[in-house]
Amino acid sequence: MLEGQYDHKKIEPYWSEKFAEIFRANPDTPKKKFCITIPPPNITGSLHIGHALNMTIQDVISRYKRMQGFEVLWVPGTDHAGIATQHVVSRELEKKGMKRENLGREEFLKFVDEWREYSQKRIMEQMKKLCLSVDWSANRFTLDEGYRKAVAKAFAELYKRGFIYQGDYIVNWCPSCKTALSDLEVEFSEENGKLYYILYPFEKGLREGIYVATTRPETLLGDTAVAVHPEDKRYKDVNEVFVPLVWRKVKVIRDEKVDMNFGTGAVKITPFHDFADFEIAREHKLEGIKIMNEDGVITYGDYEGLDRFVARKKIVEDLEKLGLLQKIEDYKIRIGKCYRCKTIVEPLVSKQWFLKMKELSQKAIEVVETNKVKFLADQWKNLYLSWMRNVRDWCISRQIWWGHQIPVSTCKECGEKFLNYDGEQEWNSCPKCGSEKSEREKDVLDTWFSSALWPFAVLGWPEQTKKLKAFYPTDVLVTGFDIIFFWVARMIVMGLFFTEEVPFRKVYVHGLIRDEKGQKMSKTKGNVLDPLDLIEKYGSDSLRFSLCVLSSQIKDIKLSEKTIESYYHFMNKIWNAAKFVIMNVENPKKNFQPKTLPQMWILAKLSSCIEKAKEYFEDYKINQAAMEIYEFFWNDFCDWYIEISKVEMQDDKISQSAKNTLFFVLETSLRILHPFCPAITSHIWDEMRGKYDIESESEFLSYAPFPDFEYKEETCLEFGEKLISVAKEIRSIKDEVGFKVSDKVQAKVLTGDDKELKRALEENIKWLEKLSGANIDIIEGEEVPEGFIPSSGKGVVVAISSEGAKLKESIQKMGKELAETEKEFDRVKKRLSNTDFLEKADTEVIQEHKKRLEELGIRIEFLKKRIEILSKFANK
RNA sequence: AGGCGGAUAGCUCAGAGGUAGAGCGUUGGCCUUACAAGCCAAAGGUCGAGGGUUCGAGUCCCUCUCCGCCUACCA
Repeated sequence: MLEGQYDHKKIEPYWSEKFAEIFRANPDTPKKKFCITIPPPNITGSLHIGHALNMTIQDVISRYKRMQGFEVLWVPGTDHAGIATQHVVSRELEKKGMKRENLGREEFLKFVDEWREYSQKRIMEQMKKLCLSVDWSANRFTLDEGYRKAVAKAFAELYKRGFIYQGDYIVNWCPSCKTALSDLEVEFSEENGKLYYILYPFEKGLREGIYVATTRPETLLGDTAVAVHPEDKRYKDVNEVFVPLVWRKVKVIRDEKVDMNFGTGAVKITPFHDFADFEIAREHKLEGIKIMNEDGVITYGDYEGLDRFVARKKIVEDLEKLGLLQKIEDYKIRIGKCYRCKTIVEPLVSKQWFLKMKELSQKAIEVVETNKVKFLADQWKNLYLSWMRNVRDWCISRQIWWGHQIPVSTCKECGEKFLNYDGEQEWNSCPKCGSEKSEREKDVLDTWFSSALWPFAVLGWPEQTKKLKAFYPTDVLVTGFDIIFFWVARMIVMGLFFTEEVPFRKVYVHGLIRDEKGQKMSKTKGNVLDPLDLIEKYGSDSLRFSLCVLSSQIKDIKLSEKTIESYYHFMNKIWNAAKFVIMNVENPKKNFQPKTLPQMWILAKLSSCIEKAKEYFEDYKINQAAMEIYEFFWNDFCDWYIEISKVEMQDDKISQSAKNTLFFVLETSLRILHPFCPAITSHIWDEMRGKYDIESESEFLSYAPFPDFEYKEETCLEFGEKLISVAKEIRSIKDEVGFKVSDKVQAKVLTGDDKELKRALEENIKWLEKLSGANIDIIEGEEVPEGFIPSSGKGVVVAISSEGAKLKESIQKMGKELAETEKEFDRVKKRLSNTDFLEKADTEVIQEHKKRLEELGIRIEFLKKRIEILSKFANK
């Protein structure tokens, strides 16, 4: 017996704990396998609403597949998030007055590990509250023991086969985090800057030369050339100029990349502090000069020791003094900032480790082109491909402490670099000279290097575990589009390289969650919706259902609390419908035959709901599946069948079959609803198992089969709808002429010469009268009896006694409808007299139009009549 | 600058060659014994603009406008 009102707080704590225990995938079962690996959340903070969406989608898919009979493994886990975590922990320590640098690597990592434990615990608690069906025994971390082996193995393989190299290269450098960043870790924004026009004279002291425009004047310290376009006539005869202030004589080179129309058409070249210049310098074999250190402090000439921005000011001043500064213009510049600490990134040449991507990416492009990895929705495929086709080498080293240390040592004796760990064995001695004295690389690997191994590493790779054999390749990856490059692409590359299989067959890409105005949620704006607050307030079932309905593979999601509240109402509806059924049904029979039209109708509706829901699930259209069941449950089951059943249960002959129907529809609905709102459905199902004899292999709804009930009765659907429309018509005309719902009126239902309709009406008269609040006479023919007002509906004609009626609406409205209907009639008629249409359109379509024309004709006659009757009535 | 996406009821969105849909909101009426977190009824739309294909276009094609996102070495 369900007690009292729906209260998620009484249900969810129990089920969230239960769900954490009962999902343990068995690789040995003969069942078909289904596997999802979670995009592991960072251990930097708590989960936000985007995580809730991401995880809910995965859970709905997992639960559906599980109920479809698959052995489902959904692997949870967390990501160590190198830079981000190091940053967060450093800040925490600073609050306590401690500095990372003073602690030293080992001590610092102890603190990080404490943080990790704390954070993982918190994330796990949050995930539990979402009622997810993950297998917690499979929980992984990108820096756990097994993962260390996997990463070392991966690095060693790539290294041995020549895909990893170390080199001096220009990278994005964060002077605050003091590490290299990959292209993807830099956020660009348009900002107000200046464009400085500086004279590079032909001779020191001379006021003649080339004007060069730059946004970063301080870099002139490292200039080793000036470039102009080969066809730029202005500079045809200029071959050398002096870099001002440092008075270095540099060549004027010709390069087609220079835009003649921008600025002065001449570009200064600073190979070691600018990406484009680095490229040009390579092609022209120019030297570079490093003028800045890793703190962003100038290390060159008179400006040594000055911060880069202080130096800029000073240099501009000095140029001005010398009259070498022509002008300064306001200019919009693209500024790159560290995605983590927002410090302005400095392009800097340094020694880094790189992964060669070109060759590795070939297969990864192929599998997506041929849909071996299929993106949902399709358009993300293009985004992926365009990035992959222009992929650049990936800088995989990071100058931080928290992460997978690069397993390479350098021999102190002979300088040989060698692998010191391949996932199985460790070495100290130099393979070349045998010396035991070597130094380990200090750098760690980019976090995404380890994340790229996720789908197979979490299943035990490089060991050929049972799990790996049973569940790999995984089935679907669910993620936001913002990490298609960061993560998805790299997983595909690594998966193909190490396992020779795609890591997943489908990539479900969902949008980002925004606030109700469409703005990005951020703590500073104060518009964040915290999933835990929402769960506290509305329950995880309501939150989950909302996220499912709103989920879209294309658009971002605008979420407001109102939406969640409305689905809380739906949970309440489920609760109350269940309460009603359990209250009224004692001994439901299985394999029963429906006895009445409404029973057959609701079963046919249920059957069609199941069919559609399944289709949507198979296409991963979760929002539509959710809407389908929502509409069935509320509009068909609650609004109609439950109401009808109240009448049916009073008739001994059909009472039992009504109860059977109520029970069956509720129990089946719970199964369809379960993937979306597992807690409330599990709770109710449990209650039902206590009271009734439910056949199920499992004690949990989560493992009960998804319904495959089929009941296709077109006639029942048709007549069911017809009778319902009769009830609606009577309600409608009652309201229109001022009767209350509870007023019992006299009504006539006109059946024309439709014998079947007449019989159906007769058989269902009791509930029709109850639900419409009328005494109904069924009469043949089409003539509205004297003293009765016809309703305005388009189906079966119904009319109610005019006694006591007060006409509320004006008949103008009907005139408007009449005019519109006549217009529509003409349109259809015209189309039907069009020979092209008759020749080219499908016969079915033509038939439909003919039928429609007939109906419109009848409608017009009816409306005219109705206006006539109502005018008479109104004039009284 | 290029690429992608969006534009449908007051709001949020679904749909997609053959009669414009839902939820929320609004208005009016109901405490009808599962549910007032509810029930009943109603109002509300030349489907962004223009052109084309078609017997027929929210739906397919082209152009444009506005909005969003992504990519790019214009210093």
